[in-house]
Parts: sequence; structure tokens; C-alpha cells
Amino acid sequence: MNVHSMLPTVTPHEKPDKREAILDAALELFAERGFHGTAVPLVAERAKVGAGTIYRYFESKEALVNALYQREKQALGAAIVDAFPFDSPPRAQFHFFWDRISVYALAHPTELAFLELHHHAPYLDATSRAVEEAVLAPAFVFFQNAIEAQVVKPLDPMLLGALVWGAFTGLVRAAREGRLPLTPESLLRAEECCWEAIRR
Amino acid sequence: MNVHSMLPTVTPHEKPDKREAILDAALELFAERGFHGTAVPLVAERAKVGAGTIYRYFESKEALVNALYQREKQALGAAIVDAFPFDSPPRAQFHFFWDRISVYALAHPTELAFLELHHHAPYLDATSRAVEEAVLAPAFVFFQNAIEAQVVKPLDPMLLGALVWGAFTGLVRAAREGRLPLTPESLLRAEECCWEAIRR
Amino acid sequence: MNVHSMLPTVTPHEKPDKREAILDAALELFAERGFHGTAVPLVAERAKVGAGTIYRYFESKEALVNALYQREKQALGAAIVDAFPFDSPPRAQFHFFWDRISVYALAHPTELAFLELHHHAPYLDATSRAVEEAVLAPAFVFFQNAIEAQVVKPLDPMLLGALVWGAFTGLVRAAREGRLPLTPESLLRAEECCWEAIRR
Amino acid sequence: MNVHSMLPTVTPHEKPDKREAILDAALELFAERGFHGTAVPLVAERAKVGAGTIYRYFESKEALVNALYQREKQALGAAIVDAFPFDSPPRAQFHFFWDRISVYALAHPTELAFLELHHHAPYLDATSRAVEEAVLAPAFVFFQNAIEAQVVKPLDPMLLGALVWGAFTGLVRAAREGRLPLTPESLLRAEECCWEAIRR
DNA sequence: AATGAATGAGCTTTCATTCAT
DNA sequence: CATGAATGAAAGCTCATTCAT
Repeated sequence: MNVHSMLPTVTPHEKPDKREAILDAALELFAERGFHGTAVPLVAERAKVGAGTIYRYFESKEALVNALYQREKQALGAAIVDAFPFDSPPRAQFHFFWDRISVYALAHPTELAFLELHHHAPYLDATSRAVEEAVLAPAFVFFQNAIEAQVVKPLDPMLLGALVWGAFTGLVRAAREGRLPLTPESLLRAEECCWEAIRR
Repeated sequence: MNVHSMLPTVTPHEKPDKREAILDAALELFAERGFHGTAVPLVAERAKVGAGTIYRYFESKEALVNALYQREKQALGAAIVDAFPFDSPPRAQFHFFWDRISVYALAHPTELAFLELHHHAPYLDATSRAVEEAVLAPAFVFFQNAIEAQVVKPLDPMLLGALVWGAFTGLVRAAREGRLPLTPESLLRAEECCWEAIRR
Repeated sequence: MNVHSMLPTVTPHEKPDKREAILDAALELFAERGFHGTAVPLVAERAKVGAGTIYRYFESKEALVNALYQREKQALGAAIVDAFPFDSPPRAQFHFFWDRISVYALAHPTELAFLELHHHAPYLDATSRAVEEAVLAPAFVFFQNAIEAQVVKPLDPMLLGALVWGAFTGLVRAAREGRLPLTPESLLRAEECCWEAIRR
Repeated sequence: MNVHSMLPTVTPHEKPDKREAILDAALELFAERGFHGTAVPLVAERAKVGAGTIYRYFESKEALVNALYQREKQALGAAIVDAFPFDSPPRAQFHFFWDRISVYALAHPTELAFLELHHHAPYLDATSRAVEEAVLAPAFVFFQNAIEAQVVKPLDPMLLGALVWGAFTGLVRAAREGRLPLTPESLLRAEECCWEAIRR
């Protein structure tokens, strides 16, 4: 039953996972300066590995962004879906969803900035786009159910999703620019707004 | 029907303004591939000028993006503010605003994509940031007035603005990705959603 | 018939000889920044002519330096040779020579700097080298005569010339660098030194 | 017999020092064509390294000339000062000095040409100018002592230095142009001339 | 005749990638 | 495996020269 029982034994000499170090370094730099604006040797330096080492873990710079994009998008998707109250009513589900992305935004601002900046970039490959779709799908299902339950406006689920996710993203961006404090308080207010935007 | 739509938009003596040609070429390429992802000679080729010519009109590649950013941001701001019904009630003003950005989004998708992609980029200079602020200001005023008139929720105007602009941007982005048709119809529905998000 | 038609036409509005203006501008810039370090449009700007105008007077940038080199070298040669006291004894001739180059150095520091910097440059053509030789010749004759008169050491006239001209050039250069004041006084002292260097 | 002349000057493990190779290549090219007349890829080709490699060792082309200038100027200074007979009388010291620069001129004509051509160039930095001064200083001291000893004319040491160094440079330049053979013989004659130029 | 906007070859410099160690 | 020095293709930019006006 307990998933945790399978946890890998972490040795005292924690293996300095270079792959992760590279991804972490790339995350910060790509989020800050963009893909084309970031030199591979800079990523290497930040990750404290040799420049050549990056090419032992990733075929190319493009492969690196794609791996990173997939890692982050999946982490975001997991954060939302994990323990999702499938049996709760739509409003409670929406609250759960908003709460999760709020927590995520507060805990992982760089990751969110990276995902936003590289969204739909021409160098993202088929796998990255597939991950994108997979993460999107649950939201689609939620909106369809909520519409069927006549709790949410009978509009294209895509439109509803775009509005809500866009509003959330607008909030996060404004906060990143210092126009707005991103507090649990303000996030709660924003949730109410968004719910009223979509509720029937 | 808008009477103005029939007016000729091209002057008889169509001056082959190279500066404009360069900006237009840069707009498309920067919107598609980003600033660092676009080589200057590519801009020159698209603009049908020599590579050196770009440097007769712009000091550097950075100066070019900044000029372009300012041109497009100001055009967007003008499109919203022009003939704004300052004496109408908030709901009508909101409708005017939404209508204007809708028309703009439909007529200028590339311009909008460019502005979104280069928003708050580190290579934007003080002037570009000042233009950004200037274009933002009217929205701030609108929300304050609407709050005072007790028509809109008494929240931070910045938060309200971020939600609405974010929602609109989400819509446009989803449409660009082909997830959604961007029709006058869907835009009208989205407007209602957004109004309900912010109204008291 | 107009009587004036025969007179040299020095109009009140002195003809703005563009060729001279270009040469003068090039002189200053080449002396300061060297041939390859000076852009042709910069010369045009300093000469207050259009960039294209330079190419109406000179076939190329190289043709310009060569014309300038020849003008300045010949002017220097003329300044030395003009009214040269061919019948005076060697010491008096040497004094005359030294006096002339001293006057020249004080009156034309930029010209001298230009000649020194472009001496034997690979872009100087056959004509420039011929002018160089022609200007050098009288010195050669002087030294030969002085040697025959047993007034000067019986050494290779070239060697004597190289020493004296080198010493003078060293003086001028030190003065240009501010290490030394270039006064009639110090020039006279230097003359004595140089004479003692070569006299028998 | 000098014992040191038998010592091997090349270490067994001859390190293919790329930095030195670049400096050596730059020396030849800068001496021949000047700083602005020499393209970096040409230096790379002559040094048998990739063009990018130069920028691993030198921040810029300017940094390269400066490093080279300092290397050569210091080598020249060391060649003069090394084993200088500080306790000998001025005439012997002068002979030592002249002998050293003669040997240097015969062994390192390209180095001397480089130093002469780039003397006081506008792209030389503060360090280069400081090295220049440091190398100049001993000569200044020599002249002051010789003047105090009433062996040399009581003139500005700078003037004396400028004359002697200028004369030597004139000689070297004339030799480079093929006007003169630069033999130990002619150098010795020139030394006598220069001594008589400055001696009391 | 004079101009200066326009050009593109060629400059200095960067950087994704390789490979000897 | 890991490295980082080395590379050369390609970037941003300059400038000698041309040519429509």
C-alpha cells in the first residue's frame, strides 16, 4: 500500500547527480535569459560541470531544453493532479486546482517563468508538445464535467481553460514584475474572481 | 459597419520607407523566433535591404527591438485609448476596451505575439519600460473609477488588470496555438466572463 | 573683352578647393589614427564634403594616402632645399638644413607625424617611394661633399644621414609625447650634438 | 668563453604553448602590416590555431597588441639592463648599452620594427605605457650620472636620450629599408658618432 | 559636379560542439 | 566518465566604394 516503501536508498555520499545539476542550472538561466540568450558553457559553469559533460547527458542544446521543459511541465501537472478530489463537486475541485497552482507558483517561481517563456517555442519537439497536451487534458475533463453538471457556463472548455490559466499567469507575471504582491490572500481573491468568471 | 473600414490605408505616393520595412521584417521574425533567435542578416533579407542598411537606421540590434517594442506598444495603447468613452458607465467602458483589444488581436496577431514574447525582456531599455507604464496607466485609472463607483470589486486595481489582461492574453495564445477559434462570438463570451470576474 | 579675364582669378569668395580640404582632413586623421584606423566617411565629414566626393578626386583610399604622402614629402623636401646655400661651407649648410627642419617641425607637427607614421608603409606606391628617394638625394650629396672636404667623418653617407635624421626624429617624437619642450633653444643644442656626431 | 652559451635553451618537453604561438604570429604580422591592417583570422592562421582560440588567451585584439607590446618592450629593457656595469665609467656604460641594443637589433629585427611601429599608438593601454616608462627610466639615470660626472653635455637627459635612441632607430630603419648594411662594423662607427654627439 | 544612402564583403567576436587527455 | 581547451561556423557590426539623385 505505502508507496514510500519503495523509496531508493539515499547513500550517505549522495551521488552528485550531474544530470539534475545541469537541468537546474539550465532552468535558472533559460528562465532569465531565454534559450538562445543562454550559452551552453554558462550552463556548465553554473552546474559546476565541464562543458563537454552536458553533451554526455543531452544530445544537444535543444535536447536539453526539451528535457527540461518536459521535466517542469510534468512536475507542474503532477502538482495539480496529485490527490485530486475527483469525487468532489466542481467548486471544490476548482478550489483544489487553484490552491495547487498557487502553492506551486509561490514555491517554484523560476520554474513557472521558464514554462511561460518557452511555451510553444519552435525548438520544442513532439515529445514536449505531447507532455503539454497530457498536462492540459485533465483541465479539459474538469471543465466538461462542470459544464455537464450545469455549474459552469456552457462554453468551449478550451476557452474556459484559456481564460482561467491566462488570468493566473497574468497574476504571476504581474507579481514577478513587482506590480503586485503574490500573497495567499490575493490569490484567494483572484480565485473568487476566476470562479465567477466561469460559473453559471 | 464601420465607415472607416472603407478608407484607403495606403497613401498614393507610397514611400519605400526602409526604416519601416526593417521594423516590419523584424516584427515578424522576432515574433516567430525571438530576439536572440533572429539573425540580423535574416531581418535584412526579409526587409529587402542590405545588412549594413539596418545599422544606418538603428544603432544596434538592441536599439532595433526597442524601437519596435515602443512602436507596437504605443500602437496598441492608441488603439485602446482612441475615442475612449470617458463619460460612459464602467460596464460600457469595459465593453469598449474589450472590443478594441479584440479588434486589435484579430487585425494584428503578429504584433500581439511580439509584444507578449518580448514583455519585460532584459534587453528592453528605460524608454521601452516607460512606454509600457504609460500604456498601462489608463487601465489603472479605469479600475479605480469603477471601484469607486462600486461597480467593480474593491481589489487592487493591479490585480484586476492582471486578471483581465491575462485572461485575454490566454485566449489569444490558445487561438494562436489552434486550440480555439478567435471569433467575434467567442470574444464576446469571454468578455462576459471577464466582466463577471471583476464586477461586484 | 574683359580686362580682368587675364588676371589670376582670386575671387573674393575664395574657391573652396575640395581636393585640398580632403587632403587636409586626411592628414590630421591619418596622422592621429593611422591609415587603416581611419574610415573614409570620417575623412569626408572632417573635410565637409560628401563621402562620394572623395572618389571624384582620388581613385581609392590608397590613392588618397599616396597623394597625401607625396604632397607632404615634397613640401618637406622643398622647405629644406629652397634657397639652400650651395656655396657655403658644410657647417653652414648643416646649420641651414637643421634650421629648416626645425622651423618645419615647429610649424608642421602634424605633417611630420604623418610622414613618420606612414614611412615605408606597404600601401605606398612606386611614385611615393620615388618622391622619398628624390627628397633624400640632396642629403646624400651634402654628406659626400662634406666628406670630400674632410669636414665630416669618412663614413657611408647613408649612415650619417640615418643618424642625423633619426636623431632629429627622436627629438620631435619625444616632444610630441610631452617628454621634452621643442624650443629654438633645445633645437640649437641638438644641432650642436648632431654636428659633433658627424664632424671629423 | 661563456659557460651559459652551452646550456640547452629548449626544455625537453617542448610545450606547444599556443599563447606564445599567437604572440609570435601577431608580432610578425603587426610589424609588417600594422595593428588595424592585420585581421585576427590571419594571426590565427599564422599561429596555426583556430580563430576562436585567440580569444581564449586574449580578451580582444587590443588586449593582444598590448600583451605583445609589453612582452617585447620588457624583453628589450631586460636585454639592455641585464648585467649592466653600474660601476663602470660612463663611456664604458654607453658602450655596453650600445652593444646590447646592437645585438638586440641584429637578433630581433621584427621585434624592433613592431615596437617602433606601435610606439605611442592610441590603442596602447595604461599598462603598456607604464612598461614604456619603466624601460625608459634607466637611460634617464645613466644620463644624469654621466652629466654629474661632467663626461656628458649638461643638457636635458630626455633630449640626450631622444637623440641617441633616435639615431639608433634611424640606423635600424635605414638598414631595414636596405639603404644600409647593419654590420657590427657600422654599428661600432655609429656608436662613436653618438658618443661624440653627447660627450662634453 | 556633388552628394550621402545603400551595399555587401569582411571585420571582430561568440558559442555549440568535439575530442585528446 | 569527465573535462575544458580548441574549433570554425556564424553572429553582430563596420566601412570602402558605388550610384541614383
